[in-house]
Amino acid sequence: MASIPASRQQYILSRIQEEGTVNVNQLSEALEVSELTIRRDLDQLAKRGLVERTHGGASLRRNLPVEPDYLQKASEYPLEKNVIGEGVLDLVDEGDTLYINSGTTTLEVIRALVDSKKRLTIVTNNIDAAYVCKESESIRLVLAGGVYRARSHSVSGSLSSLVVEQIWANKAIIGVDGFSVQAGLTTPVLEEAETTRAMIKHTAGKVIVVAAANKIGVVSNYKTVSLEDVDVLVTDEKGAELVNQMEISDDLSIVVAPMRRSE
Amino acid sequence: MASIPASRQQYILSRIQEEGTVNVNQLSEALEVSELTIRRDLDQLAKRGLVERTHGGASLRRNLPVEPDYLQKASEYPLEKNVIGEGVLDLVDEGDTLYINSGTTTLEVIRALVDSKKRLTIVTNNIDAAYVCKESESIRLVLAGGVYRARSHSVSGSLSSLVVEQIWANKAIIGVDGFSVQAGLTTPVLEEAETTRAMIKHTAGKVIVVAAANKIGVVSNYKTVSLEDVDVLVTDEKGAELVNQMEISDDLSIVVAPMRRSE
DNA sequence: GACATTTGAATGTTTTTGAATGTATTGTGT
DNA sequence: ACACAATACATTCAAAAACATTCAAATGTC
Repeated sequence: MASIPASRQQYILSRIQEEGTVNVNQLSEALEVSELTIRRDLDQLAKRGLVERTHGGASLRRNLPVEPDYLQKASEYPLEKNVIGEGVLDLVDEGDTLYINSGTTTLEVIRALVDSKKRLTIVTNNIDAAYVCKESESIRLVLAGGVYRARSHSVSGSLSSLVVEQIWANKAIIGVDGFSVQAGLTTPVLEEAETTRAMIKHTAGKVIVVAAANKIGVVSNYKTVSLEDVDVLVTDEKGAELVNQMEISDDLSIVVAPMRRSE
Repeated sequence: MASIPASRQQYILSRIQEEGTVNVNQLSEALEVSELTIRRDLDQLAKRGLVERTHGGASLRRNLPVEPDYLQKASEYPLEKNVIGEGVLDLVDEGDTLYINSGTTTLEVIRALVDSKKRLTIVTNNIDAAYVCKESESIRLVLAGGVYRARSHSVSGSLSSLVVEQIWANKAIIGVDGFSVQAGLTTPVLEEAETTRAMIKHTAGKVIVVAAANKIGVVSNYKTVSLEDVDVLVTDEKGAELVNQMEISDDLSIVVAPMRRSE
């Protein structure tokens, strides 16, 4: 088996995606390196926020001690995000002014909205939105200002809130890192939470949360709002199963984006 | 096996596409060249952004969720603008807070500032700045908010001014489309003029205009400020000749960015 | 032939790796 | 509950591998 750190770690990540957990000595045998080397690989992956380290191995992240790498997150669960993006389309009407916060899932939502050709105003702190909307005739894009965070490709903080306070939207589409009954909506960055909160506060109509299954039941560091402030959750089929096991209010309606059979 | 750089690199790319990662000594054997040559190939591919270099080999570049279009035309570099960017370096000190408006010339300035590793705060309405500053540890980037204009990759208008009014910079670096004695600084977009004017108004120290020869003596549609409000003009050698023929105040100092011999 | 480009050898440096040691953590039996 | 073994871990250290850099030879180009 190939034996440079990059390919080993790639293999480990794929194993974890498949099986949920991995243990050190299996990997050590499979990759034909010492257990110590595997441990070091796992530690590095854990440091980047890609896996959760456990005694004897590693598993999929369930809590988020550090902000995961943006590029990595962007490549995770592309199908689910895409599906969720399309699932949001039915909830958005011609002429809407939408708050959309930052994150790779909401970027997919923006992409779907651009493709839908609906005439919309989008207000967001996601800088990548500028490139997604680049050639769109139908979208009027307003970017929030503020301090730029390269980790999340977004702006946030008090300056962003200042811009947000000038604008009232009639819907908000919110991506999260954690969605749980006890903790509500959570993200790993304080400033992002603040900006998202300001967006929700200045939304007259429905607050729509988009979250794939890997976010459901997860708790990150900073609370944005509680679930009471959320009107709709758009998720995938697995996510819906998880949500059904939770005790949530009847006021929160669940929209399941149907997983298309891929060829 | 084929042994000119181009075909080797093509082979390497195809291997990476297939396997996700490659390592140096496998390639060295397969292509029957020294490992050093392979490393050089990988470094070149990495420089073009086609692969991600790792210790021992290279891996598939995790693609950005969006591709800024100036990244795609990575090969061509406008030399004059680059020179002006470097010419500005001497005017900027460690710890400065800089207003920088939008435009391709000022983007080059930002690029030079990033490379200089000076510790700076940059406040700009140029969205591409986010990608230029991406991995910089030394730059703190503040983006103005507002309505996004795809044509100029920038935000402008009253929301931008609102952000600008919160911040006082000690220097402003201003790119223009027209620089003339009669008309002052002019740009083709009304909102850009307004934002630039707000930046200059909130600058405590020197206002530095950057303009290559093709902007000197030109008048565009909307006036930003008159030349009295400008402290320094950074231009190239041809630009300096043109300026010398104009009747300008002694208060305006001219800095000529020396045309370097390229390596 | 003069010139630039490409290549590989030689050097010293950094990163990675695995063995060795002792310390935590987990699991098992009583 | 406790002791005890087994396993996983942290830390240190030395060898190995990969690296950066410089330089000269080989190659291709005009």
